Amino acid sequence: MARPARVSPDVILAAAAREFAERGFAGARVDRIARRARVNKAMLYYHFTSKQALYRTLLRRMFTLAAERLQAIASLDRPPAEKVDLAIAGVAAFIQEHTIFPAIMLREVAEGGAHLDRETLKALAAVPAAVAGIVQEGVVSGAFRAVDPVFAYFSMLAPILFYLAGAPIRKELSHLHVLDMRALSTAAFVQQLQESARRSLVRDGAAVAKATR
Amino acid sequence: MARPARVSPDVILAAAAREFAERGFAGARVDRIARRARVNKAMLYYHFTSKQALYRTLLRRMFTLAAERLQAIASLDRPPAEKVDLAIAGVAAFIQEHTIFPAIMLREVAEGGAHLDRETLKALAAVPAAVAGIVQEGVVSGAFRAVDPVFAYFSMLAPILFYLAGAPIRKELSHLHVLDMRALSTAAFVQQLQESARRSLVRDGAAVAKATR
DNA sequence: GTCTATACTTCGATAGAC
DNA sequence: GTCTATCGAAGTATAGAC
Repeated sequence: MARPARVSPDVILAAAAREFAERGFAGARVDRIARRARVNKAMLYYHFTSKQALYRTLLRRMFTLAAERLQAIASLDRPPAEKVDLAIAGVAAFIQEHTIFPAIMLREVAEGGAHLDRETLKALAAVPAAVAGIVQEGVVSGAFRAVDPVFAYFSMLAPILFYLAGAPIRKELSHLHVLDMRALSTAAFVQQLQESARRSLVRDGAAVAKATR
Repeated sequence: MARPARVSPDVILAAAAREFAERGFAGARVDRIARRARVNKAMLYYHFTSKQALYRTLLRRMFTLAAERLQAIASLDRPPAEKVDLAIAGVAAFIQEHTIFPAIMLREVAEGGAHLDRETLKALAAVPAAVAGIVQEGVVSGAFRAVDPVFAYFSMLAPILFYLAGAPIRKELSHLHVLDMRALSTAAFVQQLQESARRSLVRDGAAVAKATR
């Protein structure tokens, strides 16, 4: 019961997640996914019709999970400013549970969603929709100034995504003594982003420093 | 003189830029690059030793151009707050001149710089270094509060990069009637980002609304 | 410098036994 | 459900004539 199953599909999905995150759809190798999952290729194709189907299944799951978490925050009965804090922290936490998320997200955006079907795109779209909803609520209630919710979405989430996706390259840069950016911890980054979002959104300049702490 | 040359290398680089931006390193096809450049494969390999060499040459160029522009802004004799505005606008302008930049940047970050040599990584690192320098200057002079310059870099540039790289997927989303995020113009986005950065960085809450306008 | 033809390799996918 | 062996397509790179 501790480890429910070494049954294939989930193990394969987990292996695929790492492979796709590291190499992207085109760079991923089915052989490698199978090997990582300790399954042979034929087994993999028994559970998933194609490399593409595997990819889509994976992304749909991840987007759905992320969106659900944000929707849960959005529907809380709390002031919008606090929800924004929670949304930022929530995404950071989600990424720490699903390390592969940022890389996959960056790649899929760069790709223009080329490998995604309607279903999966819908799951993806629920993420910005949830965040924009929170911001919109704050604007309507007068707690926030009149920012565009889509802009707010990008300025809140792109930084964490980028920062966390960039961990490997920052490591590489410091390893080669090109540039050392390791001083900043993830927790500190999240805090600064929350602070920054608050300052950016809140209507009156006062009472900004405190809020949810 | 109007069109200086159909000589190969530059034409090939331009074609490669589009191909790599659209498909990434692994997804790019040498055949396609050659076809797009109206050159045959042998010609391509005559000018560039390999697909990888072509890729590196391209990225080194682009990173260098971007960094130079930011360094020019950094070395201006202006208040840091204004330089921040200029840096944001500068990156936005750079991207509009080099449409392929955001996709390539996102991809390379996701990839952890896997295809880059030391030279190219150095060129890449100059970008955050220049921006962090501007912010650091503001912090030291007391104009900005004590933010981490690396955090500031991410919160200033990740949103534009992500927003502009995401144009194709937003188009796809609205085309499929999944979600329409086309209301926001690039110019408006840049303005909001500048405003947001100002609010986030400036020390005293007052005098934020004005500044460089 | 330019082009055609092709060698060599890798990869996604399947056939078919157990 | 699981595995071995293999097909056929696609892809990078080069040889060699002009």
